[in-house]
Amino acid sequence: MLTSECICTHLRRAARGVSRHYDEALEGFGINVAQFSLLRHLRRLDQPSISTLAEAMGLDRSTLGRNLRVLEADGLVALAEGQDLRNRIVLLSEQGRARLQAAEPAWEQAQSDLIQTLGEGQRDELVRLLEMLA
Amino acid sequence: MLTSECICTHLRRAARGVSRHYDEALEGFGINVAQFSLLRHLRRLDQPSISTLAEAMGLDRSTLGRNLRVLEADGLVALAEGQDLRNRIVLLSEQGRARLQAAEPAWEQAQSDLIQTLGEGQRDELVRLLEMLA
DNA sequence: ACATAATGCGTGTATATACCCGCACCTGGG
DNA sequence: CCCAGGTGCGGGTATATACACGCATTATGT
Repeated sequence: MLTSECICTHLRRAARGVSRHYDEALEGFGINVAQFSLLRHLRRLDQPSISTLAEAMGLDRSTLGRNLRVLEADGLVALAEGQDLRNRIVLLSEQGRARLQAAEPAWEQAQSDLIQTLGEGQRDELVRLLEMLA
Repeated sequence: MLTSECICTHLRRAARGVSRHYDEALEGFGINVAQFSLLRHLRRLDQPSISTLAEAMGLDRSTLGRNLRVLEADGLVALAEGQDLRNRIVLLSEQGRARLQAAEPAWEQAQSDLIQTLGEGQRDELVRLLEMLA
């Protein structure tokens, strides 16, 4: 019976383990998978505000703000003022873009490992199910 | 194409969101879903050492040690010395057992919400896929 | 028995994450 | 014009998480 198993516990555990796998692959590039993900979101979005980016990533605003500081200190992102004096705009720096590109093959390898474990069909199925929960 | 989507990012995001859902349900019981999970593991296992429990939960040993301190300060778990002077044994206190029992209906509700979203078939499928990754 | 290896843990350090609170700043209604 | 409410953000605090390192203890090989 799966009834007594906590779905959340399974999710958290898998997230930890898979994150370790990706982090290992990204070792030597100076970013972990959370930062990799942030940079990818940033490359895809057009100069989002902190709140917009946080919303896009499903992160709390204050969490994203703190995560950004680490990348800012490393020169990978920059924060500029928006037209509104309240909000700030997040920018992917050239270094950030370069770092992301450099790390992408390693990410691809980690992703391939996982797909090899799951098979493409189950990979698609997993992503579909995860999207239902987001 | 799903090829360009990061499985790990999806996993982490879903874990965050679902954790928030469970945490919300557990509000008022003084434990979050990570702690709930720890207490459940502890109830299931027989006086594990820190390493054994960490292994069972797929957590780093040092992480579990720190998580235990929070619960210990709240009187929900206790740490005793094992026969080996190196290792320590983790015990679920009576308060811990009671707290767990008290929180279980709320957990059940959160779990039910999720199953209603997924359906039982997809719930089983999700858990099966997550176990492949652990 | 002794030296070496393995085991179990704690600490230091760093990042990730969330919630609450408060401070600016904008926006509408009057 | 001004004031109430909404918006965007940072800081405080707490927990979760991992890795590297070191210390004490136990096990092992000769």
